[in-house]
Order: sequence, then C-alpha cells, then structure tokens
Amino acid sequence: MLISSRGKYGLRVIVDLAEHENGGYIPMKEVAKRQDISLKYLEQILPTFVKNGLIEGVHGKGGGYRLTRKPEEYTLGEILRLTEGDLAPVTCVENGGEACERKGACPAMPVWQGLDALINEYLDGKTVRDLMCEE
Amino acid sequence: MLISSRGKYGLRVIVDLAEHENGGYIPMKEVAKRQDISLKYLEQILPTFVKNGLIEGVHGKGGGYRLTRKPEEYTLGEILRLTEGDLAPVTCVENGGEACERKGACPAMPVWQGLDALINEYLDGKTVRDLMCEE
DNA sequence: TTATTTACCTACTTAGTCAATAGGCAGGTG
DNA sequence: CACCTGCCTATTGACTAAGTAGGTAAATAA
Repeated sequence: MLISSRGKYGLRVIVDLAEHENGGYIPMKEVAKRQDISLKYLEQILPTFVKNGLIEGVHGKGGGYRLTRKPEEYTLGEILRLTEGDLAPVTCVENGGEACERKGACPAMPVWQGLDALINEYLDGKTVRDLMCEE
Repeated sequence: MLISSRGKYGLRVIVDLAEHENGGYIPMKEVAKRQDISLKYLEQILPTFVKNGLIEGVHGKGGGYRLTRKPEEYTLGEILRLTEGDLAPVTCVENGGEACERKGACPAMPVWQGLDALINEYLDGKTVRDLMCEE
C-alpha cells in the first residue's frame, strides 16, 4: 500500500484544521473527537508537521494547533510525503534510486521512474482546499 | 510500497522467458539462476501465472514454462495485479471501495479513485516488450 | 503561586505482512 | 523404473503498521 492510515489521518487533521479555522488555536482533543481518531496516535503524527512549518502549536490552556498558510497552499503530495516518508511505488526509486544495486542494468528502471513522477505530480496538483466541504 | 519484490520478480521471470524464447519449454531452474532469484520463491509465484493463462508449464524431463502470447501482448499492469493482488494505492479503493466505511462522506475518495486509475492506466500502457533488451 | 490544560517525547505491545526456506507430492519423459 | 520438473503447503525470521501508555515541558487561568 502506497498510502497508509498514518497518511490519511494526517490529511484529515489538516483538512479539519482548515475547516474549523477561527483565528485561534484548535486543541487536538477536539479534532480527534470529530474525526474519531485516537488522540494518542495523532500526537505522534503532528510533530512532523510542526517541524516542517505546516502548522504551529502552542501549549497550555487555550492552546492547540493552527495552520500557517491558506488551504490552497498545501498540496496533498507535500503532506503525504511527510507522513509516509516517501511516495516511491517501488524500493528501486527510493531516494532517487540510490540504494538499487541493479540500477545500471535494470530495464524496468525508466518505468518505475515514470510511475514515481506520475504519482507525485498528481498529488502535487491537489490541495487541501480540494478536500474541504463548501461552507 | 505499492509494488513488492514478489511483483518485480514475477515481471523479471516473464521478461526472461520472452528473451529466451526458443519454441520449447524453459525450466525454472535456469531462470532462477540467470536472474539470481531463489528457485523456491519463484515456484511460489508462478502458479498464479499458469492459472490465469499467462504461461503454461509442463512437468517432467524437458519440461518447464513457456509464454502463451507475444511479449507485446502482456501489459505490466496485468502481471503486477496478479502478483500483488491489487494495485490500489490506498485501502479505500481496494475492490472498488467496497470495504470503505466512509466512502459516502469522504471528500478524498475522488482523489484516491483518480490516483488508482492513473496508476493502472500507466502500467496498462507498458508491455513486456518494452522491458526486453534489443537483440 | 498553584492547578490545569495542552503540546510533546519515548517506549511498548500487538497483529500482520514480506521474503525466503523447506519438504514432499504429482505429473510426465527417457 | 528412475529421474526431472512443476506444484502445493507449512514454517521461519525480520520488519512494519497501528495503536496504547506514561510521563515531561510549557503556557495560561485562577
């Protein structure tokens, strides 16, 4: 499977934050409840988003998370690459095919590279805005 | 990962059979040696191809496997769907999204369906001939 | 200052899958 | 009959995914 629960959950959180944007910070507790996802599991995913500047979190009462950009400025590819680590369809093209021992001789390499590009370009063409409900 | 070793090995076997086509049957022992893949592991993959009519195998001395069509008549999508079971990038679209409980409400569903179609169409556009070395 | 809220960090458990190994049976040829 | 080759089934070990759990650090309200 190319995209796991981790990736789908991460996406749902970002979309939820976008839909419930109110200028303030939204506690993860609320998001977890709305999305029916384990709070503890989400807490494990979110720091990655913070480290990469997709969202910002503040501690304490009245704290929570907030998006740092507009919904249309987040591509699905960007979000999924962070949660999944990589969107390579085969190990052959992970990290640009660095680890593949047959890379020189393998006739399938161009096929994998093409597929990899296709997937990434498709997901980079979709944004969080595309997943939001009309309001 | 969308495509595992199992899928890649299966592909290499079919390509190998195509390249060494000689009118007769080719024992898997030879293919395993040429491709440097465990014979026992290959024996586990091939029956799927036989059952679906991609290759035919005959027992006994002088036996082995043989393609049933021309190389350009095998698409990579067909081969990989058999070895991997499915090429769905997310569980949401496995078996046409049958098992997904959120399929009605999920705003991401169209995105996954689009990605699924893209991947399958791409791989259905490539054939075994495309992976064969010029001779 | 104190209690509370929330983010954040680290370890653990459980279940499942992938890759490979192994042994033996079934079918067919010389 | 002996041998070869496909074919079936079970098992192992390593790894990953998903979720659980407990605790620490930071910030605010009281």
